[in-house]
Amino acid sequence: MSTDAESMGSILSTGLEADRLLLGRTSTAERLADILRARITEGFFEPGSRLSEEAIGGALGVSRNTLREAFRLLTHEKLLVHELNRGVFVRRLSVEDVTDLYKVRKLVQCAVLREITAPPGEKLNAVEAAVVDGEAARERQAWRELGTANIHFHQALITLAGSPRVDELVRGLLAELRLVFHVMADPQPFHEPYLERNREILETLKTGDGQAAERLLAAYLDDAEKQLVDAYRKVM
Amino acid sequence: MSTDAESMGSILSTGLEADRLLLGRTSTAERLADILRARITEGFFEPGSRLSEEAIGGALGVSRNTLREAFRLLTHEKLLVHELNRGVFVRRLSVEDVTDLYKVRKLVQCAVLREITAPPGEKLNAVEAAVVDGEAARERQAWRELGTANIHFHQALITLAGSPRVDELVRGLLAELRLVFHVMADPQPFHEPYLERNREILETLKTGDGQAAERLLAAYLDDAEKQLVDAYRKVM
DNA sequence: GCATATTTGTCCGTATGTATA
DNA sequence: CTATACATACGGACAAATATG
Repeated sequence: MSTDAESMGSILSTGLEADRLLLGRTSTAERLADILRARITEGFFEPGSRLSEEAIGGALGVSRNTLREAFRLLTHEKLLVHELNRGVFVRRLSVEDVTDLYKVRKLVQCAVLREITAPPGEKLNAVEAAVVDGEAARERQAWRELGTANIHFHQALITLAGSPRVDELVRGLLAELRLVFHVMADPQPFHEPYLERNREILETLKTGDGQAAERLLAAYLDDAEKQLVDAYRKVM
Repeated sequence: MSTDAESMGSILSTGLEADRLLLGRTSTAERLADILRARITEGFFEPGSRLSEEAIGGALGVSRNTLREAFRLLTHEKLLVHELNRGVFVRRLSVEDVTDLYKVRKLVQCAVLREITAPPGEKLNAVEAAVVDGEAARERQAWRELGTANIHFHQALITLAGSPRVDELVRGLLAELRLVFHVMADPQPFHEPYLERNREILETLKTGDGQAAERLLAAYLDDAEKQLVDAYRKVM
């Protein structure tokens, strides 16, 4: 057993105690899920690895019952998979998962853009901010932040639909996709080329031509899928 | 305390014990969720009512810990809402929820049909079956079954996308909508008029004209939304 | 293939905090 | 404000399944 509670605790322990003292607004399980979600999406827990109830519960100072509730939350977010009597594991996506994720993205994200027929005006502020953030990150060669900005771009785009459920759906899809990006060695070629295409989509939307923006996004997602699937096949 | 364990147990107890003896393939929490989900979607637990951990746990003979895991599952399916330190309640949808649900339905379901450019052939078998079931139910004036067939129709339609995630998404949307139907007194006017429109969409799809089918479905969903929202406003 | 150790699944009892009558 | 009911969270226990040697 390599993962003992102490070594893990030193890395995992965040402002949990401070939060608790400050104001325990949410339940312990939810805060636990927040911590674990961050660790998973940043790649600290690698896909396929098992999350031991005892090790993590001990490291974070919570009981097994509480930890299991946090696991349930993340399992329903599709970040963990639960195998009966075997425990929970960080989700490992198949190539089919990736293609399905892009299929849904194209379906939903393109449909949202298509319905735009007039300049959205201030609604594009968040989109613009994400593009600017991405350009700044490229300037600093901060590839991880560039990836984050890229995700924010798509999340901001989707809010144009004005639907809480569509927001949540796409947020989930992107969270799943992050599991794939972290098995890649070099994130740069997966994000950098799309930066100017983000800008192009933004400018097209400003004119109110949703149909043109949709075509741009469709091509964008097709290219991204191809590139990602090719690279993913090699590391699996 | 009106809900005592005994009276509830007599109604709730299903083949739980049999299942357990037969083969405990799934976890207890999942089987519990199955039972509760059925009770909710069939309207036994009314929207807004609280599900007491003690009463239900006692009635079904499971511990509170196990029951809470089942609650978590149903909460993430949006059938229950969890209020911190207050418990779980059967979801009560707002009018905004209903309009949002239809917005997503139009977005996704129409996009699926639009992409069809050739006769789907055997893929329509399940759709055809749902239409036939609905017509048979109307014959018998079995309105509840008609509603079920109607839901099957849309679920079958969506499988044409060939995407597990789209399937799951729409399944969730329809499950949420069922919460609305159960607060209505008479289900007939909400299902019966759409039967022939289902048939019309089916026949159009057989010709491979997805765009025409999409237009039919869009009008269909617009009408259904209007009718449902109008009726829902009155009972809220 | 077998025996053992580990880990999860489930349940219980209890102490604490929170909401409501 | 007090009292009650309830949810939250913990720790311990044992059974069942799995992994390991």
